Amino acid sequence: MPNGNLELKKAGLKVTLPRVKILEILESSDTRHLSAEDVYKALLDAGDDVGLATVYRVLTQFESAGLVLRHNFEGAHAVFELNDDEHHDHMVCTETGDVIEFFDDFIESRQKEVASKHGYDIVGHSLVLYVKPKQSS
Amino acid sequence: MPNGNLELKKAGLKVTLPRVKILEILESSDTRHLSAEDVYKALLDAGDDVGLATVYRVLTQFESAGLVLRHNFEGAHAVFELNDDEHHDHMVCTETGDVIEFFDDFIESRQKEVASKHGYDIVGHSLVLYVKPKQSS
DNA sequence: CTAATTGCAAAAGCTTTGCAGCGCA
DNA sequence: TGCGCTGCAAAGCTTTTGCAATTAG
Repeated sequence: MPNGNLELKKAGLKVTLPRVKILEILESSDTRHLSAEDVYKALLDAGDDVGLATVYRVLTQFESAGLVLRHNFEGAHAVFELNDDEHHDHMVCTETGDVIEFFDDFIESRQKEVASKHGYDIVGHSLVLYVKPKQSS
Repeated sequence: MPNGNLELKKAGLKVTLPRVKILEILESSDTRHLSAEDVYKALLDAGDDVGLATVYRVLTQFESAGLVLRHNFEGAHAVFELNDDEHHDHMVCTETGDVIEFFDDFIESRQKEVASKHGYDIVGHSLVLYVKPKQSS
């Protein structure tokens, strides 16, 4: 019995075929950040007949359950990634679309300080650096 | 002749009524961050008959011209703010919806370092802290 | 006068929802 | 068996676009 099923049960979700398949795709994809459409296409490619609406529903449920994280990089559609419980931020290459993850303790703590200075506690944050390959010229 | 007109001309945009009105609304609003819909309603309230499509077009042109900045706070619609050429990031209160602007030199330079470490130059960045009032309890 | 701009309505994307039928526990 | 889940199609939202009429310079 695959380990993903445990997480589903723990989240109070029935272990159904669509949910298991979607979890598998998120786990096995070599691209870590996938849109609902990406997942949907991957399902079709794998010969699994799951509706796009279900993909959205399942991803949203996964998000509520803390299994995945949803990001809204610049405007367009949302992307989802498996939540490995290790917080990180993102760098998006504006030329290739590549997504690089990074974590910086200094920035993290500084954020807390800034919020605190204004009388707030941080509930969450979103930091995305839009970058381009360094010009060696 | 209002000063905003200069900026329009400088941007190569004809000084039309919709554009002037929209600029005025952005300048005079006590809420600094407005959605297209907000601007549209403000126009109607002011008795100006401008189409929503025009609001979007104008705001997009303003963005291209560097007159305004567009932000995509959590999911929903985009919000626009006048570009005062002083970069800052945002804190959004999850309870009141308040938007607080802040700037932190250390975070800024640290971002550059992180990008550089990965072989990139920063083109832009988006940092939003989602916060809630500090519990004094 | 001429090209830019606007308004309206329609279209486009992404995402959500209603509902009848299907499937897990 | 029963309630949750799924698929399909339709609806919802924000934003964009086509086009004829209007307007700034």
